[in-house]
Amino acid sequence: MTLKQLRYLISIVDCGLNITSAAERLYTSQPGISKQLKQLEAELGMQLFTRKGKSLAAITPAGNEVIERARRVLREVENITSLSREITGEQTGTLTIATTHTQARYVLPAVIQAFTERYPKVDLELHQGTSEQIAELVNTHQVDFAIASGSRKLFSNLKVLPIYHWHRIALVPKAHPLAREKKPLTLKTLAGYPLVTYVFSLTGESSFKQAFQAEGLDPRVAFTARDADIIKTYVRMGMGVGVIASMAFECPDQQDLKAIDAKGLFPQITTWLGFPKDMVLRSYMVDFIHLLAPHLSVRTIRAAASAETPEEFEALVGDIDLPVRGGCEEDSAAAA
Amino acid sequence: MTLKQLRYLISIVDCGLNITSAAERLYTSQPGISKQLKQLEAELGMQLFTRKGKSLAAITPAGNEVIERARRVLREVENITSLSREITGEQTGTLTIATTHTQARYVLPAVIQAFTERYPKVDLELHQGTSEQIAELVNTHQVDFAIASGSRKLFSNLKVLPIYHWHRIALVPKAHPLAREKKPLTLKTLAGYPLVTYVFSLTGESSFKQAFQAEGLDPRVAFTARDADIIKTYVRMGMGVGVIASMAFECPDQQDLKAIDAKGLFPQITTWLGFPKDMVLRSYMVDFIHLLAPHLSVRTIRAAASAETPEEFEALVGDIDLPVRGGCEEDSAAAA
DNA sequence: CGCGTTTACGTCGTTCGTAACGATA
DNA sequence: TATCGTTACGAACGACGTAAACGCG
Repeated sequence: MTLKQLRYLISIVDCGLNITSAAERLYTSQPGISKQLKQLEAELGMQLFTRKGKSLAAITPAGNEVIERARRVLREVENITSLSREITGEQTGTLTIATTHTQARYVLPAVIQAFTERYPKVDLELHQGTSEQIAELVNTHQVDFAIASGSRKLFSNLKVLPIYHWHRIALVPKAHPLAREKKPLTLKTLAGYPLVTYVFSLTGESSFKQAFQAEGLDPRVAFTARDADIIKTYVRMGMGVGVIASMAFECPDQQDLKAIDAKGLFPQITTWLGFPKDMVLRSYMVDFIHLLAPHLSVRTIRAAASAETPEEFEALVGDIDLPVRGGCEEDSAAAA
Repeated sequence: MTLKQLRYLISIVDCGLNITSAAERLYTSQPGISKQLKQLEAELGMQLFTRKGKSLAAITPAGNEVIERARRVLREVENITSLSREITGEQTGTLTIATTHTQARYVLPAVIQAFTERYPKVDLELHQGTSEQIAELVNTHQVDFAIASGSRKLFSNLKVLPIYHWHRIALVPKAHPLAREKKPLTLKTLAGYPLVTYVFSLTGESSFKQAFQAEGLDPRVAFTARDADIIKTYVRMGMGVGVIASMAFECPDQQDLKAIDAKGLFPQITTWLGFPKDMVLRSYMVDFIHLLAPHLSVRTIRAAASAETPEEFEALVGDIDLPVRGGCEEDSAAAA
């Protein structure tokens, strides 16, 4: 068994059992891949794939086990090369992040701009998806970082650092009656209008419904969308009152929209960053986290990353005061 | 980087940085090892060892990191070959167990006899040591199974199956006054004699002292030993009352010794078996556990081994009724 | 002078890519 | 017939082992 064989195996799997494209991806010849696969199967004394004629049809159950282990092997080999690059001071490598639309659109741009200036040689890759997709990506080590909000259950294998708190805001056109309302917003008032918010099964969706149900209210959700941009568009069209994340309200939105703080109405939500337990944290990765969460010192991040037990980890990050993020603070912006 | 290079690296480390003996252990030439090590260091761009003249003097800090990762790589490669052997139905391999004297001497012999009959081609290796040594061995994956009693804290990374309960017995020569005592034994009575028991910092030692302290007693411990055989010898010499594990009293001992149940006086102790979370459990390993702990069905063991979360694991093994093991039950033996 | 490592060198096995062939839809 | 995998073959590289040199205690 050689690392090459394992690499070829994984590449075949990742190319959908197509040996030819695996060969292309690896910049080598197709017969070479075929041969190595055969040798691996011969050495293990078992079929890793079922054949249909000459083509690979499916992965055998045993094959799946082997593939899973092979991925771990390659991951650790990756870790070794990461280590060596780190120690020799090379600031090259990749940083792959899976996150939600809200983070990618409203929070990360500033961070990423600063990061790419500091580390021009690091390749940055951004994946966007639902919590489930993000969990899948990071749990299978296809990405380095997951940045998301709400339920940590999907990410129980990871080391998770808290980044900031946010809350919800209600969004109405400037001409809307709520925009002139002086009294603080209540859930009951909100339930009197059709609502436009994030699709359920996304971050924090359950707390949205639960807040209303706790007061015996059953609001009409006129429309749901994956991201705040779409919600804003429909709010502008008068479809209803938007309920979005505080970070998603930006200064230009003030021209025709008004954001109404809904901080007390729904539970506060934490955005966190997670990464696999055994991943080697390159220094640029630590810096990325620090850029995203300045309240976490580089030293704290390093210490948390090398913590062995959950208790040790909690002691480091458990009682850090998190900043609360809103997008464009209307009052302060108006005062300026 | 190749698997060969990593294997050579680990072998060098395990041979105390002696390349020549590493070569012998690997049945290859010494210059070959040297060359591969150089290549690895060149590829990683760093020194893994500090040199003293031409010899290797010490492992660099970075080298330690690499070595740790390399071990993981090789471990997973081992797992792949284990899998393949398992699937092709070969009943060959090794089973390495680290345990205490009590288990090795009084519990395992019967199990191992049955096991070697069933699996003559499996190489069995038994390591004996203190709890700390056992923890070290299994945590560094130098052994497959740890079998021990008492504190699980040292073994928090492992999957741990409960095997049986045991308790302590007091041991006196037949001529001793306690041997004729009709009333049940008390701690106070016990504290009236010099005691002979296991050395402290061994399994269950703290609960021994604590039991006396809870009643404000401070017994004189005349002598401590690593194992029950030695304790028996000194009990026979009249050095004091022995306090040993219930399994350690065997029928032949009845000729000149009397065992007095001390079940209520000290807390009950559980013996358990632990193995690394990510280890491939060969079927002979499962059978071994079943032989040792017949109350755990093969199915239960398999399910527990593949449990992903601690909760899932606990649900399987949490509320199983464990047998209580004594060695030679005097009463029943006398009746027979 | 012995122990251990490195250097030098010849041999052998393996891998790799090209090219031709075979099977499948 | 197009796509995909296998077989065949020659060239090149790399690993291995022997033998000799080097450094250190």
